[in-house]
Amino acid sequence: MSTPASPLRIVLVDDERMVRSALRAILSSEPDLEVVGEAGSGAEAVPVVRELRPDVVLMDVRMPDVDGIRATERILGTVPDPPRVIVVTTFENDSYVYDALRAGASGFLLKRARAAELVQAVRVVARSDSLLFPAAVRALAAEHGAARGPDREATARALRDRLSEREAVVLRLMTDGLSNSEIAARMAVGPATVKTHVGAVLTKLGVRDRTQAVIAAYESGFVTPG
Amino acid sequence: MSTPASPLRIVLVDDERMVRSALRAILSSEPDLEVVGEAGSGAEAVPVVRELRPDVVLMDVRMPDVDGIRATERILGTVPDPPRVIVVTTFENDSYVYDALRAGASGFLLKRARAAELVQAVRVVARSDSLLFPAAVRALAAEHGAARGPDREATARALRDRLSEREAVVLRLMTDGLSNSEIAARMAVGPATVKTHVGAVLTKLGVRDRTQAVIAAYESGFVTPG
DNA sequence: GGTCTCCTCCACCGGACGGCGGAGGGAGAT
DNA sequence: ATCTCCCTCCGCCGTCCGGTGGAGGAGACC
Repeated sequence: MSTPASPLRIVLVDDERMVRSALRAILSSEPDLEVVGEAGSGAEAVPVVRELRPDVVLMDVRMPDVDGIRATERILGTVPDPPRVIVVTTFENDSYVYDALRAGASGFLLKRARAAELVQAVRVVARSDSLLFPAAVRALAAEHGAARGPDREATARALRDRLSEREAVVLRLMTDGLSNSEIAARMAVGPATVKTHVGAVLTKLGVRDRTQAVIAAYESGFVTPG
Repeated sequence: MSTPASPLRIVLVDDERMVRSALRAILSSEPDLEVVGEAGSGAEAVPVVRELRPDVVLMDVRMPDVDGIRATERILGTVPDPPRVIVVTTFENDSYVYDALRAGASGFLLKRARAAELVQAVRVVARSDSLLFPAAVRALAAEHGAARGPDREATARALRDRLSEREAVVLRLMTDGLSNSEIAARMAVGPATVKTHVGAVLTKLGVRDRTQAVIAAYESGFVTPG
């Protein structure tokens, strides 16, 4: 028997009508996704979500009145059985990432993301309790060197939430496919210690398991193939 | 795989006697494996193999006189009904990998591999015609487009043993960080089915767990970051 | 001194994972 | 017609993993 699968209900929150239209166009082309509502501001978003009870909310960060972060907080704090929230932003060097995570967002996307990525992100967030993505990933990328922009604030935030030295080592060994006990042997510490570090890495990256952590490491440039 | 049949006949080729001893010790502890001969150089390997007709040859790369690559070429080119050759090396990211594949090797192993891995690798290569890690990986890369390498022979072999359609789908979903149950939901099949496919993927890639499979997918170009 | 983070480790627990063997059905090849 | 491969699913079982809630020490900062 195949899954009946009622479509995923989505609400769009963005102050620009054109952006909403674009998102709607992309999402509506997928049979398993349905845009059930829109809001043009953060303030408007809360009641809309409370009424429509979507599965996923695509939330712009930058909005007049209540911004996306605060709107996310309110939704997650006040709506019973709240939806997953994916925070959408325009710029790459955006310090909102951490705020979004702290507010409880399940994911983070750039507006320039390709349609397929967007669709996939919605599905992943909705059906699983996961989502990785450019979350702390950005911190890793920044730390990993290369173009370190000015953006001091973001860097400071990144520092606060970034991995400690040992945690970074652990992540690196995870990307070699090692198990906890193997990592312990390699680092000459107890397995319990490795477990602690792994747990910290997962939390800071906002991911569920080591596999997702490795994915995040690749996606962030923390490690590169070849 | 059904019949226990006669043990797998193995020949070891390495210029260091201690290495051969170690390998022999590991392999001999398995009832279904039998080391029938050894060679201390690439030149010596060819006649030994021709005479003993093993099922699998464990071939060191780095050897005086004829190196492991050339020895592999000669064996596969001159011995009728040739054995599978697993090339063994000390270092990771060794450029020998591709040379080995081009020469027709069926697998590639690091000397630091654990005993269980070694044993499994021999069995996999001998019985299931599957290529080990870097090779299968290479098949994926080739299939995924970007097939830049010439080495047609290796590709042909790889294609023969590549992942089935559904297995490829499963691997792709694994690289999205999904759990088995999530994959099952997405593919509209039972969790047991996904487990089967995942198991097949792990075997064919010659890896231990899903994290390593994801790493292999990235390293092969089966998926690309960003 | 008090507070902070980091590193090290522990016990407990539930769930996910992976190995094992088996089974049935369908499609294509020989 | 037989064989082989693929896809689907089942149960059992041991291990690993990740979460929770600790604890103690070292160093930094205030």
